[in-house]
Amino acid sequence: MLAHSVECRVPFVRIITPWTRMDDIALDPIEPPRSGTATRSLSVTDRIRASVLSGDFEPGARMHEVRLSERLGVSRTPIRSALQSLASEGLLDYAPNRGYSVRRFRTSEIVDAYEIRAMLESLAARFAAERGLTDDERAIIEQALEEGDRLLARDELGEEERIAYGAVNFAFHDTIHTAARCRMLGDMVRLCQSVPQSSHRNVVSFDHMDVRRRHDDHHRIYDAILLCDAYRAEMLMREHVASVKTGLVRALSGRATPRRAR
Amino acid sequence: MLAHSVECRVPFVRIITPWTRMDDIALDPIEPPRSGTATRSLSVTDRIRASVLSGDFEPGARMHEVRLSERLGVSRTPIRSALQSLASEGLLDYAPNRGYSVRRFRTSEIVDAYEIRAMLESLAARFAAERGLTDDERAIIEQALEEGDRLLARDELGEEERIAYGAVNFAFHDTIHTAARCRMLGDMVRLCQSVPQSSHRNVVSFDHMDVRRRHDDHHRIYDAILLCDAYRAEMLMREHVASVKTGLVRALSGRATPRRAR
DNA sequence: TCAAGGAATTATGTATACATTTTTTGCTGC
DNA sequence: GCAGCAAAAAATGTATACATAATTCCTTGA
Repeated sequence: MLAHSVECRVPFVRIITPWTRMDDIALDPIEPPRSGTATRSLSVTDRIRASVLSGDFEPGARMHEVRLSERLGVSRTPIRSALQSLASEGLLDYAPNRGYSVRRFRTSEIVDAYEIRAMLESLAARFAAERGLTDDERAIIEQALEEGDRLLARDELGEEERIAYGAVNFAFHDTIHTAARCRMLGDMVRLCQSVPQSSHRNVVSFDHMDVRRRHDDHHRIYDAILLCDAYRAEMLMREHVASVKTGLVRALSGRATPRRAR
Repeated sequence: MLAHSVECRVPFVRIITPWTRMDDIALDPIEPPRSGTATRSLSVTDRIRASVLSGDFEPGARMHEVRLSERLGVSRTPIRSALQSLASEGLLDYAPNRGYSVRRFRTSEIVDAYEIRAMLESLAARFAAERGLTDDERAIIEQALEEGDRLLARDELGEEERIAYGAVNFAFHDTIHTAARCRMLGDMVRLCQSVPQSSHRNVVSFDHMDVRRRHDDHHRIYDAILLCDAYRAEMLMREHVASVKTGLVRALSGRATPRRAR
């Protein structure tokens, strides 16, 4: 009854640890085999990724290929492909002949991910300042800034408006990643963001003052980029992302955002 | 006779571009089916990666699954697995139903990779300074520094000694990545390094003065880490890696390293 | 001659059978 | 009861056959 597993990545190192039992109650509806939607492998990848990110699986749980293939109603082939993709995204661990398991993310790893993002996004901001924005990119960012101003004008945000501001925030950052003209950078930022939702996405500060301050950061960052002030764009973005990390750490340690004049 | 392909990544965007014909003369000896060596998929992955990195395939060349499986003497299954791995490493492009092709790296992308590495490795140095080194790590770095001192004592380096110094250099950086205690960071640095060898690995400055200077950087970085001077460790490492980029750019633009007193 | 369309070919995507390894089970002996 | 071992079970790895999509090639028409 005592099973074993190895914590392992692609260049594998063997450290024996016990498997966490997979509550395979994690039910996923079957995959409609309708055509036109790219490949089954990609659909299955998205499905399993969403499932893992939303915390349907226990960290350390083994991803049995046959069970998943039964649940999703496809053969093992697309399942294996999907699991491999998710492992290379860092969401799963893989050990040769032992299969895939849900990666266990320590809180410190989630915090570190923000630290890495701060470095990467600050570089993206610098590149954007150095390389300039297209008209389209300027338009998108300006619209995002205006929309944000509008949303944050009121004193409090409802659920719907928070979602709307999330979209605004995404558009701002995403456009800068695009403007950096560097595929590798974009890929890596994406890696930083694909970290299990369990603890932080819900936790991250929605304190109204914090949101307003971060939106003001956006304005300054955009100004710096427009003026080709690469140094300032970099520093502002680094601080901007790092502040999210600080908010996260504070939330995790159970302390509320301290009140202060703004 | 006019074939087409799509430049594409995993979240795919379709931009039609012509295939480059694959000179499938790129001969790879077959795969010995001996057991014990992990899985065939992993062996094949290493084989194809090495082949691509060493420039055996034309950029843009299509990676035909059947031809590769014939060349390597395995079925399509491990080939597909390997190609998927290499695509997620960024070495290949993938388009659904169109297959894999060798990614075309612009010079600017290779230069940018150094810029990214500078950010990531500087963060690693900071983490190492903040989090401290184990006795083993200190020992490895100190040995690397001594060995480097010894090798660089003479006025010129032979082929063998350059390889030896390469190992020393690797040990230094690798140990710092380990000391950063951040798997995601290590993974990303590895991504930065897996960029085709074609132009730069051979080109990167082996000017003796440059090597000596970079080795001196190592000493200073180690000092900063030992003293837990996170800020200085970060800045020194950032400049250290950035200087390699500068050397690369200079080499690519055909200018020699300017002489100057040291 | 060239463009357009459609079969034929070829390639990739998926399912499945088999091989190999791992894990479990259960027996033996102490 | 438990350590140790062997057989059984189950999981992953690989090969192969078939399904489906993309590409090629050939025919047809202007």
